[in-house]
Amino acid sequence: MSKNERLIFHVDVNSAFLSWESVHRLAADPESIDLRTIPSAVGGDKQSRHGIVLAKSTQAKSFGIVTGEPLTHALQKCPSLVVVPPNFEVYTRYSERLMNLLSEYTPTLNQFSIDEAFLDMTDTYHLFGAPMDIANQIRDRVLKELGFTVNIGISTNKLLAKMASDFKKPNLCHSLFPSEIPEKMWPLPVEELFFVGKSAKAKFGILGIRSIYDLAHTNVNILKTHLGNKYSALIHEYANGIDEEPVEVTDPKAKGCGNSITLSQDVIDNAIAKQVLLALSETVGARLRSSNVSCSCITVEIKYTNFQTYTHQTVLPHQTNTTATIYEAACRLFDEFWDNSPIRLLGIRTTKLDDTDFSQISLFDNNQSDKFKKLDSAIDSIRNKYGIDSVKRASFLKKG
DNA sequence: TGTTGAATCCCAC
DNA sequence: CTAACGGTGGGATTCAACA
Repeated sequence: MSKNERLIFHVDVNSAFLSWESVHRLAADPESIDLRTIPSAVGGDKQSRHGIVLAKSTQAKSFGIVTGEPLTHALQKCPSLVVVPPNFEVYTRYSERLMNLLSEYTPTLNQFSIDEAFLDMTDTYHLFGAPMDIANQIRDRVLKELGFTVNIGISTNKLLAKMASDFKKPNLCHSLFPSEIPEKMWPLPVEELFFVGKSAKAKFGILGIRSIYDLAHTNVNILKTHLGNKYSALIHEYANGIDEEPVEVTDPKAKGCGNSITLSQDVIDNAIAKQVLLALSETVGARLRSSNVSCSCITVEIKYTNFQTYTHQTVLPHQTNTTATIYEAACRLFDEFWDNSPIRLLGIRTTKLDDTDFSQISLFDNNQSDKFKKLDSAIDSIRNKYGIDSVKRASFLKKG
């Protein structure tokens, strides 16, 4: 490794939710069947039929089932598919155990999602051995100590490490050093490059760009005629394996906080919609308050039955994190732009977050909202004591 | 000319 | 029936309004 090069690992849990669900169930009942050995999936709410596949077993994958597809679709492909509901609290625990294990290898660790992490091993790898040996050691330890498999990608930056962890699965470690790019990365279809989605793939197709090689060897200015300026520059660098972003140990402050829900039945009644907005306001408000932040912008989202989505937003005169204030703004926005047709999804999102300024709030809030704040505090404490779902509005319980 | 806001689009997990 | 489907969050883009 030359002196300025970094050593970056990307660790990715194979079929995370399904693996964790299996380990969890086997721990509770050693006689139960290992979901990983049958066609199975972790999926959303079976009852309302609104779920999608969140994770699938290898056997389910052999039926052509892919993550993100509707459960009904997956069941058509494989009628015997065993579908289990997700258990996020359990997954969070396994995630924490994994991160704790990984943190033994470097202090420079960043959790990218519930089941992925980047490790900057530059300053610590010499304590443990050669890069590939360390990765295999981590992989073995995770399986032996925690019971599930991971893939680990090894390279000199985050992009290449992440691409490498996506190579052959499961339970494998791969390197993708810059010298290996022509052989290991450029032949791949362009949509396998991180940050190339459906839309970019289509535009690349127009330009005759099919592989990552094609993209890497296309003039950036050509890209900029069909895609955004910043995006073109970024994706061209990615295709050439360039990524200077450091592994950040501390995450940046949250920029927004929202809550949305696909309703178990389409809503056509204004009063019902308002009750849903109240429940959403309550969730968002509680989360803002627990983070000691307030918002200055509120957005309401409506998805109609044809899946067309619209948003409407407003900037508040003063920052707030009280349920009642969020709710009132959301109602006003909703009434301003709802076209009275059946609603599939409702959402509220708060942005322009800032540390709650108590002096400002006490200056501008009147006695009435003071009562609401007390109500919020009471609800919050119950949530904390009994769990977030213990307090629900009547409409929320009645729904469905 | 440059900034802000609003609505939409795109991406990831 | 062109179609069966989540929740959350970050960021870019486009256009209008405004200074």
